[in-house]
Amino acid sequence: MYRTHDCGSLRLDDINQNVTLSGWVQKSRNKGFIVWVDLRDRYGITQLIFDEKRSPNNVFEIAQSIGREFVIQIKGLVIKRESKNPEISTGDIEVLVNELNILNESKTPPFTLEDNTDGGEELRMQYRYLDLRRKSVKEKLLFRSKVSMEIRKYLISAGFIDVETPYLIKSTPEGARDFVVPSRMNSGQFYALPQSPQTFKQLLMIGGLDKYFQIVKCFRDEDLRADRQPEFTQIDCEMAFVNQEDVINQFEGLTRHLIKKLKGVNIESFPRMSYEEAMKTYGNDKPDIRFGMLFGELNDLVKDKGFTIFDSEELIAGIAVPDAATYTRKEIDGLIDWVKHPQVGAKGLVWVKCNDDGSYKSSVDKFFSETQLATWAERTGAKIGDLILIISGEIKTTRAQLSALRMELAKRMGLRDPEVFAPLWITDFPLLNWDKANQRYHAIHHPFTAPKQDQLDLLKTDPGGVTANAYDLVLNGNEIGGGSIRIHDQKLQSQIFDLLGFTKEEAQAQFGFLMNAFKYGAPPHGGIAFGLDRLVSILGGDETIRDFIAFPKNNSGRDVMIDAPSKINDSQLKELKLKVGPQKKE
RNA sequence: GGUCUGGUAGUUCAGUUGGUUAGAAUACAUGCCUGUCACGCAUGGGGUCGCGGGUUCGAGUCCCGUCCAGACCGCCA
Repeated sequence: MYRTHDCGSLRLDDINQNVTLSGWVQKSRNKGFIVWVDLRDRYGITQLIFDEKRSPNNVFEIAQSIGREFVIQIKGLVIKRESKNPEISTGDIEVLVNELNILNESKTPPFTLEDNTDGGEELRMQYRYLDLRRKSVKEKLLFRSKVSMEIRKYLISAGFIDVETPYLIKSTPEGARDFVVPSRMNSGQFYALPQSPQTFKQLLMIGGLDKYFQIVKCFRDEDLRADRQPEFTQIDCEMAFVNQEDVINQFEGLTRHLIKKLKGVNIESFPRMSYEEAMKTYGNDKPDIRFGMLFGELNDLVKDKGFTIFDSEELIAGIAVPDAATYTRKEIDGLIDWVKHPQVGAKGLVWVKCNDDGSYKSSVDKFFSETQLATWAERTGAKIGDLILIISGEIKTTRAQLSALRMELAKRMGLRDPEVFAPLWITDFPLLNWDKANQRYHAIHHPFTAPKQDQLDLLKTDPGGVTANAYDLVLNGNEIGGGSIRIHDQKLQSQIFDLLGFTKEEAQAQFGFLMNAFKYGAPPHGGIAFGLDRLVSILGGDETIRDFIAFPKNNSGRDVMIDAPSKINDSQLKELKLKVGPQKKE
């Protein structure tokens, strides 16, 4: 038997017991007459004591030589510590060792396996199996396991059934780039890995399964971000005979349950906001509503007052930065430089200080009176002591820039408290947007999303103005879920494909199986998909998802531990009847 | 495809205006230490300054190119 107890379980009650423990050597402290060893496993740390007088001679000698991360097994007596350590759960006791068995030696790890490791990101990923031994990383995976168990429990008890859908499917040109897999038995042909099980879950509804869920890997061959991996996990759900309200209620329930169960925070009901309102007041379709600084649009207040920059722009909008009127010239210049840097790309910032004495001081005093500035303060909700920052330009870019500034300021001012949870639903997304570059419409959500029932006529006259039965769940400025009511009528689906620029033949070739299924009594249905990695990381107080994934990929989509992707050999290529073209030189 | 930041000891970093033998902390090794728990003290080993080229009497430092990493923009129906 390797152990009678784990390394986190022994207490004062266990004193005088003979125990067997196994684990890794976290650290040894050699005091000459005594060697202490911190023995670690998943459950905790127990201090071992090797004593010159009380331990057998050979055991004491070997104890001097064991290094970090050796795997050892010991037998010994649980004794009370002379000086206790209140920091750890086993801090009242230690185990006086009388048998020591080195199960495996270890090279010195390339970084320290402490809570605050000295290891950098890349090194930790290269030796991820060592990194996982660290408490902070291990706890993130334990947390993920808990979240995923709560989700299963909740959905199963709500009547959902877990169905697996295939990973080797068909490539489609819509949406993200597909990862493709060559088929050996069908040479020259390729499977694609699913970007989501979208069409399959719709087919499950047509199959009469009524309520489906799956915690499932999805794949998108697009560039990565701190919150984006090429393979990621979705909580994929679909329900038959539901409208938008039914889906929202069901999954608001799930989200509320998770926040309550895992964070102990009770959220009564989630606010809702239309896409249009979100864009107007936050410049963004995933607003972080934990803090204010809502946009005030100033067009009617600033036009035709002789300030030509404002006169010529499409949108003039500002935010009130709380208690920032005291910013120095240098600090404001710093903000101006920040909005001008290429990733934000604003041309500049107009600022107004709302001074303590009720006066206003601005960068455009030459053009506007204090009375006029006061109306700006009212519009942006600025109070005495606030600083109004204004950006102008084209509507879309101005909103994006002001939103970036708002988020940056919130970050600098510590307003993005990870222990506060502010979910909200964004509804009434447009169905389509016009893609100038390709001169065609694009589905904003996906091509299976149903337009609002009362807008079917508008599809013919003004497709760009049609609102969709689509909704996103936003948590703390992150899109954690999105879904829609789907089209279940073959004629409507074919009309949408037509609008998206598919020929009849293309639509048939790519989605014929779905349109055909619609002809056999497809029920009304809809659903939602959550990004599990994001959900877990936000609940865990972090916006970087990598540490919540056991083996993540780096910025360039590489697994630096196993060194993937990599070349395949010539015989593999030959079997697949593939030729690889010229590569960039190495 | 692009922007920005970084690459110096096993590791995390400092390195001023271009100027002597490139430093610190930590890790590691050795010794000492009668209760440690970030143990302490002493000693020691450890460097292709990412790579290639250029400027210069002289380059870790300046310039050009390139590779790698991270954040972001585009992209992510």
